Amino acid sequence: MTSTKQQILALAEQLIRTKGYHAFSYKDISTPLGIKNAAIHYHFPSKADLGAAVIEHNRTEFQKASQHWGALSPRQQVEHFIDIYTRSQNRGWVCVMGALGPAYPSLPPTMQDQLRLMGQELLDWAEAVLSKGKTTGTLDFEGTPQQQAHILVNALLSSLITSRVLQRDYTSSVAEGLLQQL
Amino acid sequence: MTSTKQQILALAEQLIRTKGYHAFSYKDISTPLGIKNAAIHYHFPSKADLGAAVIEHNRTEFQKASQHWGALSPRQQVEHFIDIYTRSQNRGWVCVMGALGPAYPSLPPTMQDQLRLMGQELLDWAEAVLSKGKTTGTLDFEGTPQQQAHILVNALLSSLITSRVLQRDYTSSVAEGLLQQL
DNA sequence: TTGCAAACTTACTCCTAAGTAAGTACCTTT
DNA sequence: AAAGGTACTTACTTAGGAGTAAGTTTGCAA
Repeated sequence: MTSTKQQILALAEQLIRTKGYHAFSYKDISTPLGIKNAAIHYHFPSKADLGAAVIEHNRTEFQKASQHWGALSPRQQVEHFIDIYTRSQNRGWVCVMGALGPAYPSLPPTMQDQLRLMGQELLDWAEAVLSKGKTTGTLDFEGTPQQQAHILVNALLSSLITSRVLQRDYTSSVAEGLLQQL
Repeated sequence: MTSTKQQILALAEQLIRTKGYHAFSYKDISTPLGIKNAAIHYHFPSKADLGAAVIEHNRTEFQKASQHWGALSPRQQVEHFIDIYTRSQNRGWVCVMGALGPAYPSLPPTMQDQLRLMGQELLDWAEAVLSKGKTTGTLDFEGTPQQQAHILVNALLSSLITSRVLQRDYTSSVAEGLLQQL
């Protein structure tokens, strides 16, 4: 019993994360859902609104999920974080940052803002968890938590991209390597 | 005394690496160069041909450059490699893999083939150099040369993307961190 | 039952995109 | 001087994209 609006959002996310923002059209959404293009415009007046909503939805989903792990150990939280990417890998999707970041200058301003927020939130979260792990002694790694946060997020982002191009799963081994570093 | 064809190619590369393949049009090339759209079609019959030529050109440029470094020490070769990315960072460009990889499924087959070749060549080169450095003892790092090659290429690729989104230079610090690991 | 708002569809407009066919200017070769 | 190829321009077609205005159905509320 998912609403049309939710279905549009879910399909738009899939399309963005497989083909990219500029490569999908309203028809790619309306036809599979059995609706008309104008129905999409009813819920999301412009394509920019739809794109921004996809990012925002992704942000809140991550916020909910990470809040849910909040009580776990830093290592377990990192494992859950990595799991998001291995599940993406299994579906053949790249992450939202990876899908939209390269096209950043060609995105509508509202999407740029959302994307910047998302990137900041991911890095802040990673840094906080790694920092806590280091001070409490449950995690051990070289460099600052900030540096390690960049490594973590960036390695996962790009492993999804290279996996796609080279047509094999690099994410699993990257995930393994990352956890070994901690 | 650069030919029109070379100018088209250079501008197409810039556009792909700043806006992405699907976000630029022939007008973005013809207007700045003071030519007509049909002139582009004369040199590159279809947009797919142009896109594939950009990747191929980039591949041969890298082949020439890396051949040029061939006699240097592994560490120096890696430094030259990293320098490619820091120069991209300074121009606000992402790398070709980073620009096109996320949109891979939406690219024409000829471009997919070229991109896959490029990715393979980059990783093969990096693995070979790191491997030589490890066996000759001039480089020292954790894990296999293959694993480290993935880290090297992926970290640089994604640092260009996140730098773009978060609007600051992450590439320099990533480059520094990578060299320290070796 | 009448009224009204939500969630659409119908039927368009307008624009931009890639691509093409035919013509033109110029340069080189014979 | 004639012929032919290279490198374009002119003028067009065709397709597809986002977006909109006006109408339709359905369910709920007064």
